[in-house]
Amino acid sequence: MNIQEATQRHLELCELLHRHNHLYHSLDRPEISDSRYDALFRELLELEARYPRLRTETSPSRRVGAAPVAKFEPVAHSVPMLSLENAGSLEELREFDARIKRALGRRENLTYVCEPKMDGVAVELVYRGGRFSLGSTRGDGTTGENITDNLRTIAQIPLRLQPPAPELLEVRGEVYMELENFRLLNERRTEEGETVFANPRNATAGSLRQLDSKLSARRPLCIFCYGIGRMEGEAPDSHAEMLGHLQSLGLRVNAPMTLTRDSVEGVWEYFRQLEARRDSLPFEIDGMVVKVDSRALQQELGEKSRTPRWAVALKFPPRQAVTRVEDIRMQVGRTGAITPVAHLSPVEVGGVMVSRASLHNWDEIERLGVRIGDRVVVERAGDVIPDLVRVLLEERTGDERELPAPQSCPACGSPVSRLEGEVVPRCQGLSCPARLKEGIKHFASRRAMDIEGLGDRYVDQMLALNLVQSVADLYKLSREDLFQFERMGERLADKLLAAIGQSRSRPLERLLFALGIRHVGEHVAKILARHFGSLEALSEATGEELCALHEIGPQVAQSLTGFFASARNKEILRSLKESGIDPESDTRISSDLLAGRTFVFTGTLSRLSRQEAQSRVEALGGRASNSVSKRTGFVVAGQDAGSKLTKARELGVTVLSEEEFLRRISELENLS
DNA sequence: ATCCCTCGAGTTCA
DNA sequence: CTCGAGGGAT
Repeated sequence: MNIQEATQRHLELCELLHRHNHLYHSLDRPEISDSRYDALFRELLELEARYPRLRTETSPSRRVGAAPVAKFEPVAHSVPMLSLENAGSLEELREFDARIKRALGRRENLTYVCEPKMDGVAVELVYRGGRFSLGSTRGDGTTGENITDNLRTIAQIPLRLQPPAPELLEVRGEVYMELENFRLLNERRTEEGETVFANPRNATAGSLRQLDSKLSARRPLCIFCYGIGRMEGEAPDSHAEMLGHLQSLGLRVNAPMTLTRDSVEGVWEYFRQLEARRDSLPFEIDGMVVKVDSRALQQELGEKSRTPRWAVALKFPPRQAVTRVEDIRMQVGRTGAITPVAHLSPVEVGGVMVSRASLHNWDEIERLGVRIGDRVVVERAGDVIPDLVRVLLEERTGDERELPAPQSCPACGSPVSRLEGEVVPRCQGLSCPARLKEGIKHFASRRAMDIEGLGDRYVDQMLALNLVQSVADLYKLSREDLFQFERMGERLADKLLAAIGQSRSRPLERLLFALGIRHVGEHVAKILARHFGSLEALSEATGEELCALHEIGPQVAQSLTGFFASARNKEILRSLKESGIDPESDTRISSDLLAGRTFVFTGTLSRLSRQEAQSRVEALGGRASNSVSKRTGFVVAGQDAGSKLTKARELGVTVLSEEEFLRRISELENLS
C-alpha cells in the first residue's frame, strides 16, 4: 500500500468509525457488531503505526489516550460555569417561581424544563470547526483544568460534531459512571489490591484526574450534555430546543428523562416521580434541575454572582445514618470562636465514613438537645459536610451527659465572652495558643501568603518549641531552629525556609488577608490594597475615611482601626517590615477620574472580557456592578444585551456601546 | 425598616 | 457547603 492509498483508507476508516460511534453511543442504533467495530479500529491503529503522519487530532485512535502530562494546565471559561441554588420542598419551589414572576412582572405561568441532576463531574467541551479541541473541569467556575486528553478517551464524547456544526460551540455536561460499571471497577480494584472508590462520583472524578490518559481510557465513563457556553450563530429560542440541537450534533443528552411542565405543581409531580424511580436507575442522580425554558426570559432574568436566577436544583433528601455521639469537644478558631464538635462512632453515610460533625454553636446544641452518649441521625448536607440532624430521644438510657457552655477557653483558660447579638462565644485571650496556631495556619494558607509545606505538624512543633510568638517570627526561623523538629533533615529544612522566603514577595492584598483582621477577607483586602497601596497608609486611615469606601461599613472600619491601634499588632507589623515584608500594591488605583461612577456590563463583549473591562474601570476609581438602578452611571451594552439595556433606557441611564466604552476608557487611561 | 446579595468564617473527607 | 452578618439599594 502506498501513501496515497493509505491516506485514502485512513480517511475511510475515520469516517466509518466516527459514524458507527455516533450510531452506537448517540443514537443507540448500532449498525455493525462490536467485533466488526473493533476490527476497523485495529486496522486504523495499525495504519497509523505505519504512517504516524495520519494521526490527526480527531482521529478515533485518540480514544486510547495520549502521553502522560506532568500537571493539568488552567483553562479560563469564557462564560463562567455557574452553580445552582437549591430547593428542597414544594414551598421553596413556589418561592422560586414567585420570585421569577415578580422579576419578570408577569402573572401567567411559564414553561419549565425538568432534567435529572446527574451525580457526577461537570465539564466543558469546546468544539472549533466541529472538532473537539478543548475539554476542562468546572473548577471554581471561572477557571478549570485542561483534561482534554482524558475526555477524548470517552467514547460518548464525539471527536467531530455531525454537520452542519457551528464554527464555535462550548458545551457543558456531566461526566458520570453507571452503577454496574462502578461495581465492576471496584471489584477489579479489590482483586488488584487497590483501594476502592467510595461512590461513582469519586470514581469519576478520580478517573478524570489521571495524569496518564491511557488510564482514563480504561475507565467506563459516560456523559450527558445539558447546556452551552458560547455558541457561534443562531442559538435556539428555548432550552428544550437547544438540547435537541445538541443531540442532532451528535452530543449525548438525557432526552427520555427531560421534559417540560407548565406549572410548579407539574414540576413537583415529576420530581416525586423521579424520586420514586431513583433507585431503579442505572446511574446515581441527586435531584432534578428546573430551568426556565425560554432563553429570552433566561437572559432577562440574568445571574447573581454565582448562580443563575432562572434555574434551581431540587434536591432529594440527603442519605442519613444513625450513630452515637462519643464525645463533644471544643475547637478554638483563629478568631477565638469556640466551636463544639461532635465526635461520633464512625458510620457510613452515602458511601463515606463520617466520624465528626460540627455542632456550630451552643444555640444549636440546645436546639437539638444533644448530649454525650446520645444516638443521633447524621446526614451529609449537600452530600458533603456531615450534619447532625436530630437526637433519637426514645433511645435515651439515662446515662447521657449534658455539656455546659464553656466559661473559659479550653486551650488557654482565659475567659470566654459572647458579644451582644452574636451567636458564637469567643476566647478573648490574645496569646491563646490555639488562636496563634490557627492564625499561623491561616497566614500560611494557599490563598493568603501561600507558604507551601507549612502545615499542621510543623506549626505544632514551632509552638511546642516556643520558636514563634507571632506570624512575624516565621521569617526569623533559622536552619538550626528547624533541625530541632522531629524527622527534619537538611533538605526538608531548606525547602521550608525557601518557601517561607518566597512568601515575602506576596502582594499587599494577600498580606492583608493573611493578617486575619476580623471582617477582612479576600474581597475586602483587595479593596483596601487598591485604595491605600501600602500598610502604612492603611494604618493611618481614620474610621471616617474607611467608611467612605464602597463596601466598607462601620463594622469593618472599627475592626481595622482597632487592629492598627493595638501595640502588639504594631510590633508584629514592625517586625514584618524589618524582615522585608512591606508590599506596595501594584494594582493601586491610578486615578480617581471615575470615582463614584458605577458601570454595568451587559450582553457579550467582543473585544475584551468582562473581567478585563471591570478591572479597567476599577483602576480608574470606578465601580462595576451587576444590576441597573437609577444610580448606575453607565451601561455598556455588548451583543444581545437583554433586560438590563431595557431598564437602562427606562431609567434614562447613559448607554455606551463597547466601542464607545473602549474609546473613552483609553482616553481616561492616557490622562492619568 | 426591609430585602437582596455577597462576604467571612468555620467545617469534612479522600 | 452553609450559616450569620455586613453593606447597599429601595
